[in-house]
Amino acid sequence: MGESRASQPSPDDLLAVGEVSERTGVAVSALHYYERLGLIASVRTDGNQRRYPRHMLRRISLLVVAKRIGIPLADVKEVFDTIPLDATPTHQAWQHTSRLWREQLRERKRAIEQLDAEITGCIGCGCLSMKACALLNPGDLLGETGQGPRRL
Amino acid sequence: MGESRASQPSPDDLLAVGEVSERTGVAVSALHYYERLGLIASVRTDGNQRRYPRHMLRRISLLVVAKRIGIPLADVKEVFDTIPLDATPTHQAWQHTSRLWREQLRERKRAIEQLDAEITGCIGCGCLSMKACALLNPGDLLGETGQGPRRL
DNA sequence: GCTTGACCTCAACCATAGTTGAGGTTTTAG
DNA sequence: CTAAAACCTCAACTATGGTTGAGGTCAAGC
Repeated sequence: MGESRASQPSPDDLLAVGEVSERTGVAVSALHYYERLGLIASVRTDGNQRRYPRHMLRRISLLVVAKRIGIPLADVKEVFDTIPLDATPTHQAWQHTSRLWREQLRERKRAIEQLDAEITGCIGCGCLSMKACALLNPGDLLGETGQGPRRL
Repeated sequence: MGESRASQPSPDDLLAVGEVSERTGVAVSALHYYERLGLIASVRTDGNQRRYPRHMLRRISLLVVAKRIGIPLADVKEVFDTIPLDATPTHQAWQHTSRLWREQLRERKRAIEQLDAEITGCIGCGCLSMKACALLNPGDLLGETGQGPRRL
């Protein structure tokens, strides 16, 4: 089961939703969801079934990449809204987008590296005394009025 | 407003919820939420108001750090469950936990780096043709039956 | 001793990212 | 022609991580 139609090429080079699901690894329910959000689109048969042109696979793959990066769907939509739904995005457009996403990815990496440095410092210093620890005192704390933890 | 009680040290070295909120930067509603989840605890006054011993600030700060790393609260709870609620965690316990979390952080970093490499390669190669692109073809795809995108 | 800000509980709601199920229709294979 | 697989819509539900509001209480200062 699950193969009868999905595994053979549709006429007219249009793909049924199950076929798209198999090829992209995205659940059918998610494809429906993305369509409701306007991230992807399909044409319909006379019987109201979805058919996807092949270039939609590209769009969906891009979406999956964005998700891997941690880009929220709303942000993906903003980018996708600048790319016509009815065609493959141009190389230029994809370059622009991929550079943008890569920048976001690198920001996330920088944030992680900073946290790593902080936590590593913390492991070394025995920060639990909550003295001058960057990790436990992100900038603002250290209760000015306290008879609190001895401040050195 | 917001200062009358919160800005002065409570008697008996116990902190009211508003004071804890100010010092940790965590919203009062979130503190209530964390308490419902069993992540933190408080003693109550005769009038049923929460009072926090100072060491609870430490627990909350740890929680905030974990959130920054992206650790789900359920995972934080698992760790916290091994640390007595009624005392400062030992240096040992914190070392163990922080090393664990650091490992998770580094895993996330590795994933990001791989994606970065993939997306960078993709920018260079003009992957939109969906040929042999690692980014657009994560391992499994490339529709075996297709008269699909020309496969070189 | 009373006012006012801080606090309480509980239920409902928000966003994100979907999944699940009911009830019904379409398409394809035999 | 018919059975089965795949599809359809719509509403409700899941999980995570909280916030908001209603309705009422507590505690500190004047």
